[in-house]
Amino acid sequence: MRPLFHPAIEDVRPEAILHALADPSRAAIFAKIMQAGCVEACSAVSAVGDRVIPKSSLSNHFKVLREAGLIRSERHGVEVRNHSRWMEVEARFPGLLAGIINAYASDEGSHSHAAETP
Amino acid sequence: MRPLFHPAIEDVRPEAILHALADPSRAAIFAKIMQAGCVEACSAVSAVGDRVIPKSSLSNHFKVLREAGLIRSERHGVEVRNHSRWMEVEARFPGLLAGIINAYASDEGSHSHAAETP
DNA sequence: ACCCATAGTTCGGAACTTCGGAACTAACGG
DNA sequence: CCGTTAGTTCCGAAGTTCCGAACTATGGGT
Repeated sequence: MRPLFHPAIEDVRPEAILHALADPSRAAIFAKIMQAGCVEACSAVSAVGDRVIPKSSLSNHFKVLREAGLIRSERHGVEVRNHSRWMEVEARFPGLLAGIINAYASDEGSHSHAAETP
Repeated sequence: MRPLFHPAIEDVRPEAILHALADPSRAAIFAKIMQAGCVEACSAVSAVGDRVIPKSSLSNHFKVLREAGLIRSERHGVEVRNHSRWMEVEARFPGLLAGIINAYASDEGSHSHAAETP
């Protein structure tokens, strides 16, 4: 099995980050990895919101996040642990991730999933 | 001709903004509109960098930016004037656009077109 | 040592998106 | 009215994404 390629932080491109986080599922996965003490196994994210994500799609989502430079994945026995690269990315593109994560967070609050004030 | 639909600022979604700006051409167009006194005709942007953009692609890029809520387009005689909606978007998603535009700006500086320090 | 279960990856085809040339429409000037 | 300029629409080719099925890798149990 191939040894999980990660770009150097200098090679990380803004368009790759935006493309990766333009998908709400991936943005939610990334937010979860950051909040969950910066480590998360792939299988810990089997659904986003109420939507179940198939394994193959999930594998691809992690790959996109990894190759965008947003997470670092290490095989640890049978599972893969994912660390956010927040600090590196923050040093290279200050304010970018905070702006994006806050935007999704404030958007989630603004339209509830069910009816809220009928 | 259809009267150019613009979403209300409450209906603007983060994923649409990220998707719109994940394309470097569109990000450059948007940055240009903001810097150019917040008004810019479509035809003023015939190329991005050294790459010529066909009219139909350009028309589509403006449509994507418009429908993401990033710009406001008004027909003015034979041409269309585009205003950035920076302030509205900033009020809804603070720091988002600044983070993105800065990321692209700092990325442009970091990799010179020719070799620089051999 | 072997097999099984678990965790993730790869393959491949259907559905969707993007790109761009050609043809089109709309407004204005002469 | 015709020509020009500015932008839109159409449509086919090329590319991307999604997800089920088949596959590989690792570790535990017996």
